[in-house]
Amino acid sequence: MIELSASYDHKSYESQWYESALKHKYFSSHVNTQKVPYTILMPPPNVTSQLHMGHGLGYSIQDLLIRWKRMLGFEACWLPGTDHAGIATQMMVEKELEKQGQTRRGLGREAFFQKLVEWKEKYGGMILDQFKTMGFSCDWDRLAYTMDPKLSEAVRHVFVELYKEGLIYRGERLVNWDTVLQTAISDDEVENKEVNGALYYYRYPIDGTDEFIPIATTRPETMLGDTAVAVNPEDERFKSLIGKKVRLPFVDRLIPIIADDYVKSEFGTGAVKITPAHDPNDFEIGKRHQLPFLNVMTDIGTMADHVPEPFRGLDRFVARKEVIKGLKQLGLFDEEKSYKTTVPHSERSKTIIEPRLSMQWFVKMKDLAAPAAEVARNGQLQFHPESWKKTYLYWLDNIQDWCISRQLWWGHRIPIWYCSDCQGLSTGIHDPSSCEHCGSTRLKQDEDVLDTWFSSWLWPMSPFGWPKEGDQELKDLDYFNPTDVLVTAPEIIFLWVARMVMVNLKFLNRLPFKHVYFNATVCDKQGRKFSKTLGNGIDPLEVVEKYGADAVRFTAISLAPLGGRVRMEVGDFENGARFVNKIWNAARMVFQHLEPGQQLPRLSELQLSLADKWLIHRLRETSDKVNKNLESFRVNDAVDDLYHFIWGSYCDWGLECAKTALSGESGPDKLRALSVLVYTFEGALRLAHPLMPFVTEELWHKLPSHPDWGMRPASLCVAAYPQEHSIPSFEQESQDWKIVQDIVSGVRSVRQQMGLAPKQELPVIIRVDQGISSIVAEASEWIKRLARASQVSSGPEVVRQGQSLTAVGKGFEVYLPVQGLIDVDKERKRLQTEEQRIQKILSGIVAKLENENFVARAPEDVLEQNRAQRQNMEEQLHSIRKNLSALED
RNA sequence: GGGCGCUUAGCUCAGUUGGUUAGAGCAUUAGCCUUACAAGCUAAGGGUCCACAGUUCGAAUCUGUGAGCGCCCACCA
Repeated sequence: MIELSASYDHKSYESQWYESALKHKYFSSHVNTQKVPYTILMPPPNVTSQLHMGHGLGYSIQDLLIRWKRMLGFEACWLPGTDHAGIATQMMVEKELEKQGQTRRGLGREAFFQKLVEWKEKYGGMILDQFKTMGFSCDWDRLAYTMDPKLSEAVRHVFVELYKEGLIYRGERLVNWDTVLQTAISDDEVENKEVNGALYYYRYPIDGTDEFIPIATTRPETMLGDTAVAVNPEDERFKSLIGKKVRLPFVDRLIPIIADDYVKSEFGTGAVKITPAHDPNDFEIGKRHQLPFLNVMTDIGTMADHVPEPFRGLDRFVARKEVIKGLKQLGLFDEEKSYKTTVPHSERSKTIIEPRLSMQWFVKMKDLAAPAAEVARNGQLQFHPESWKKTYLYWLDNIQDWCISRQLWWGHRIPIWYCSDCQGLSTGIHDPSSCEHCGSTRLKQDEDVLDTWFSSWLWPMSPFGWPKEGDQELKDLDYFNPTDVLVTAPEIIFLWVARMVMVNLKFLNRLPFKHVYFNATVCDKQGRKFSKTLGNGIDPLEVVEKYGADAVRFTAISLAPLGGRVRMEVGDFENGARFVNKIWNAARMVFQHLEPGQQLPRLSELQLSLADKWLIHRLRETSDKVNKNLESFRVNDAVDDLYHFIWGSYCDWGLECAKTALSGESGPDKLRALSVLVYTFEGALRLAHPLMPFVTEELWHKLPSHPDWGMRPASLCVAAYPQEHSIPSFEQESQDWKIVQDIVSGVRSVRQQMGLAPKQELPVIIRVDQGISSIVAEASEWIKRLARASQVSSGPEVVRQGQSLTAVGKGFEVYLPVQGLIDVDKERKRLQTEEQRIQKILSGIVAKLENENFVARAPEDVLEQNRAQRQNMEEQLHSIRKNLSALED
């Protein structure tokens, strides 16, 4: 026998097999024109992040796909890497500094940058090691990092090209200012949240009169920067006031009353204070009316120095209260109404965004977006689930320019130099030594860095060597890009996915990937997203430690439908562990009867039994389903198919049926059973390997090779994946076997319902239709074993004996003669219930078939189905009635 | 305000072009240590498929309306 421990201990095998795969370079990918490439880009996690369940799920799916394609003979490339994650990483290090009583400004730019590099060196590799414990088969030789020299060069290249084309420009715009991080952020990094705020009503005195104009606002503190009051031109209440001036309290400034269609008369008081430097709408109005732009706030969200006392230097929220207090003192304040409103918050620092006028760099998006929309419209780029296409298109069709400058120190510095002499701007792939306009050497580089996404959007290109130098051929790029599928979270469809499409189309004139798969959001049982602040997450490393990587991968994927969200809790992973254990024990069962390296006969040399053929056919069906489901990204369905084959078919029926043959002496029968079991088990291992690489690899090496699987490679991860056409088909036998299963289940059910002890063996008498008589006869040994019969007799002519329990199915009737053992009343009741159930179904069918419309309009196959069904039910009903009357004898 | 999606067993969800008696896993109940596995085996119970209306011979599935929930987008002070 082949030795196997009593239970699977993941710790003994996982790291060992992973190391072995790395040593043999099974995960490496090369340009190979003999093979078709299959490429997946790993969404690069933040370099300092820790593995969480979102990664656990998303990357397990990617590994499932990449391992599957690798086994199918594709040149599989899964490109791993990390993202420097400008804001996130800088925040972490700043927090760390804070603990030591330091600040980044105190440290200075260079020293701070150095700290970040050190931090990255120290913690940057952690998540990659965590990937290894999950068993992810990335091509580590291609490991990339967004701040690698080569990738940084690509960033530079793209910036310069787009700048020269006029697609990157600098401008003073109202941007989303994060007062905590003290940087601008893009629209896509802002989340709008509904808050319970207030709408404040007060008045401004109109100059030269004793009249007032009433105002309503949510942000009174910005009144210090008001440069107009606007009303609707059609508003009769205010028509006469247009053109007059109001005297702004506290600052004693005169500002005009203007008319603009934007103002809705019915909202608030119908008059709006206009603060062009602090509100997006006011900004637009300011531009339309050439109003002054007056910024009243500092970088950190306090009132600017030019603001009068007592407001100068106050935090913006304190200033709000003080302004209200001041207005009250002046008798200008009317009332405060509670008001629900949406307020922009920074995704990173969670602080309220201050719209703020400042000089920033932007990418013009319209021209880039149009082709990216087109490829989705014409179906070249496909989304799974497809509904995301609309979202994607909506964003592209309404795209705003992208603010790419960040007032941070961590990231790619903007490659723009300002000339101190002619004020001209210089740029270049290499740092310029002199001004490209006047030749002056007095150049100063822009202080800002680029948005992190400005490097991640190059992910499909730069890690494969783009841009090329000179005449160099970019073989890798042309071979692996376009990649096949991007598996990522829907949250970053705009931030990342759409932008990759744009830039890849722009510079390579082709798609970065053909399919985008959005994986489910991981939530707790209450449906709340896993988050650090809630602390409701499940640490994948903890569950891997406890249950093993295979179990975690299995569980995560089997729970996750396409898109949507998946609710999980720690206990769910026990299902995975149980499944892994089941496979292990199935192997033990088979291994008991095998010798290491044992030779087995080919299937074609054997007289296969009905059960053998059924099991082989089930493997064939399962292979087909799994491949199809994976092809259409229905990964959880593929996992489900696998689970049901292994557990429900292989173990529950295949192994149980084989026990008779296996328990006997060595001989042709036993050898036949073993050959079939080994063949199908190997099929199962191959099918399951992309999902559960470790347990399958371990068992596969122990399992004697089967001739029908051909020559074995050195590892299961490069063995051929089972496909429908490579497995023998036994369609008819498979159908036949289902009758045997029905008989067995029928007997078991009757026995249990009647409370017969499992140990009590009974004779089983089966009356079968002529057509299936030989099948049942062949199956009598299995029926005997599985239904715990003392003896089985079957045939079209057998007759009921005495008082029997009966089970009735399609084409058969089973009697269990249990004279004296049965409770006649109970059996009568059971049969009557059954009679009613069948009668009800039958009436339904009969009603249908008597409906002229149905008969006239239903297609022939449906009619045929119903007629057969009716006959079947009538026969069953007849049998039951016969048995009922016999009971009374 | 706009868009997308969801509502099926106690729970989490399948149900792919309308067509046998609507399924699975978990949970529950009952009986079993039957020689791989009690992390197991066998069986049972449990659903007016959110509501209403419509199309159809036939609707969980298609259409409309409504209710509840979720997500995304959006400049109403």
